[in-house]
Amino acid sequence: MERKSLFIEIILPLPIKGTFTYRVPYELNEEISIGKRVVTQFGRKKIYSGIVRDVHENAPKNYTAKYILGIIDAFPIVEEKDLQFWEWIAEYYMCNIGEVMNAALPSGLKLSSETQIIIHPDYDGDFSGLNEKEKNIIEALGYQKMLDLSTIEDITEQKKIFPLINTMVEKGILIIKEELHDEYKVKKEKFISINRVLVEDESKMKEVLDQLTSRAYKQMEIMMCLLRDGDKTQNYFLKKDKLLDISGGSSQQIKALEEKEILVQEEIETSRLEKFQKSKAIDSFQLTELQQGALKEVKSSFAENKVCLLHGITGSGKTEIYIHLIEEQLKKNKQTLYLLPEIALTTQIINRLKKYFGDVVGVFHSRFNKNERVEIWQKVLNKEYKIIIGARSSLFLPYKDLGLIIIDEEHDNSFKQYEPAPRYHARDSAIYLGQKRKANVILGSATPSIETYYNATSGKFSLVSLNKRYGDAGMPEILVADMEKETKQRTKKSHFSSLLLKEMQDALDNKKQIILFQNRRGFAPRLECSSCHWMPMCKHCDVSLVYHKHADFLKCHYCGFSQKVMEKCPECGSGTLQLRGFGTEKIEEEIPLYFPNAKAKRMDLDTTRKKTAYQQIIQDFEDRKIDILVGTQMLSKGLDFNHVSLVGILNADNMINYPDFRSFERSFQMISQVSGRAGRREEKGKVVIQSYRPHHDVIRFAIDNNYQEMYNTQILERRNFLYPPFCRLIKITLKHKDRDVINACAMELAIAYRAKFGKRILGPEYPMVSRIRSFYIKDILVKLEKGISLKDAKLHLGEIAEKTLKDGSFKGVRVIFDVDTV
DNA sequence: AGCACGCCGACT
DNA sequence: GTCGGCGTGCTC
Repeated sequence: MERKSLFIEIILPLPIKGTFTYRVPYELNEEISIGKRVVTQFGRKKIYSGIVRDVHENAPKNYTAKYILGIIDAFPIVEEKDLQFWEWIAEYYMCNIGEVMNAALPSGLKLSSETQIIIHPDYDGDFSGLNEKEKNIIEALGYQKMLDLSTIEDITEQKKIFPLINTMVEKGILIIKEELHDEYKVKKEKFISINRVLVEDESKMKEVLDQLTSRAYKQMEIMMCLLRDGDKTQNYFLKKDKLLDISGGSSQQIKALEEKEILVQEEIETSRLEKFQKSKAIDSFQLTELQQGALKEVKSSFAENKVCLLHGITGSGKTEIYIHLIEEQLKKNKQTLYLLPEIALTTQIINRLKKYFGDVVGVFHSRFNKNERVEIWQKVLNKEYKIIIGARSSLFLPYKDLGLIIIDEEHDNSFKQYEPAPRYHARDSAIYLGQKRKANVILGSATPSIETYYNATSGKFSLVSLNKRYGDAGMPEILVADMEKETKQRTKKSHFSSLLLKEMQDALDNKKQIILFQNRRGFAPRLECSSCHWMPMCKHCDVSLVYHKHADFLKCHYCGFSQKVMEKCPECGSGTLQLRGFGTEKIEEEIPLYFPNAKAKRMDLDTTRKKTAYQQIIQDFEDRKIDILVGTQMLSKGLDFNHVSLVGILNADNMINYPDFRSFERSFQMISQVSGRAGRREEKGKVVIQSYRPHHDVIRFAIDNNYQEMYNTQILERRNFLYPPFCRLIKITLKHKDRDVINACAMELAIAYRAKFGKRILGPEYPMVSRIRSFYIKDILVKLEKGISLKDAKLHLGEIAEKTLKDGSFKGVRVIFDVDTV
């Protein structure tokens, strides 16, 4: 029979262009197919797992392809359509396919190799001529036949170990080896059962038990526990940990029983993922008439294969509509993807869906470790999960039969990934994916993004509105504290207006809870010199350091650099450093001054770094152990509290004044979002906005809850000044360690771009933070009006940049393209 | 991304 | 004299 020479194109999880061609050994010809992982040697040392993109018979002309080392999967882990999606992302967002693979595959599915050191088989054990460290290494290799580099670092107590190892390799003592290891480990648990022979023979069992009673009483107790609690249908099968726990016995005792062939131990593969029971209490609910109408509209929009925007104010019951739509997909045996911003993926919403749909619901977000992610991947792949609730990266899970994509909180800009590449927008990518996989797409928001609302009103998407609050709960009353006036009249106390203080007192008197928002960490506490106003800055970044009170040190929020607080101002040498600005920490601290009996707690990145800390605070607040919760935006998403009657926005201005064409829209969204936390059902809540510009349009529109007006003014501005949705924005970021190089380079690139794109090029400009980790940064912005070929434009942008950067003086300048920057 | 190859400063 | 710094270019 003819033996075909097969070659494959593989994607490697590296930021390099294109795919790589490898050769398939004949014996694997039958097994090879697109979407499987293969093990490959890449370069001289590294071993990677790559994904087969293509199988063909064309031998490369300019080089001889290496053979692949093996095939990992019996079945493909991604299919053709997934790979096409990856390719679309790579092309649209101007990055390499390997970078998409990196984002798409859980790290547990990417094998990696690690350098290992072993003793040369011919080494005779001669210690002469070796120094202390070399002897130590050999000694350690006597115990463990293989050592990795970090262990050797520990043994030798030095950082640079390569010279040492290299000389030992040259002397023929050691060998360097690349050891490949599977990142994913199946979780196994030990189970104990009673030997079948005994279970089936009562008299023998009795004999054994009698013997144990007289000779080994503890072992007898273990047996009794097993007989009582073990699964009687499976030879009294019980988890070993549980048995140890209830019997108070030890592993040795169980082992002794095993040796006597009384007990049998086995290891069983188990899932790391929580099992969920469908709650019988909630199996159906009635939609209101309005909701039914909306549902009908959504369905007819789906019938036309249109993306549907569900514009529903907070509390109007969008989730119930989603649940109905998901149920329909379940009936058709299709999968649903429910995308949410990471921050909104709280236990509240997850529990609700899990209770409703049971264990066909899978959750996917960054708080899962790599083993858990692999298990979720596998359960999507084999369709065990019908519903996936997840953050943006769940877009890449291996759906087999996707019928519906829900993108809730559609306007949230955290759907856009910025670092690292691929810099994709999950909402826009989901719309592409929906088309590709013939799945319906529904976008939901109380405050849709201007772009989406434009699409929905111009006919590209369909628009369904749901503008009544569920159960007729009223919208909260929004009050504005005029900070200018309060400052003049001296009624303001520190960061609190008299209005806010009064409302807080009222709420506390009524035994209600309060949430205070301190948006953005830009207002984190800083130190400032009392005499010369100098501020401690980061030495690697162009930002001031943030003061962390609990540990009394200064920290850079961009690069993580930290240092101790200096005694005296190093600039003028005389002044002392004083606290300035106000973060959540400062607010939390001030509350007891005004409300000595109230329990206040703060929630921000610092207090919630630990996985459970976040949940604990939420739980305590729900249990009313906390009266006043001070927090950042993270409190405004995906959480509902029943006893909150007042929400305070401490500083609305720093958002409104942010120098960005989206700041108006964002401020409106933020105020609306936050207001939604005040008052539930029949009780009307209150919101107090503190601002120095109380008559600003955005505050007016928010008070009137007038999305339409807000949209009208914004769309006009966007049209006049040519901003999205009337153009596309591509941001080109240049980075270099030298300020002069970056300036010259950015200028020259902008000139080259202008020659091609004319006035569509803005900049170069320093971004808000102009230096991060010792790299100076400059941005060039490209505005591409509708009708211009995006594909061509991107091609030119790439080519011109490449040509300009070839100039010798610009060596080392890094370029980043950010398509549809937010 | 990693890693090898290659050309210039402070040290056994 | 060498070790080792990181600049540049390649990886199928």
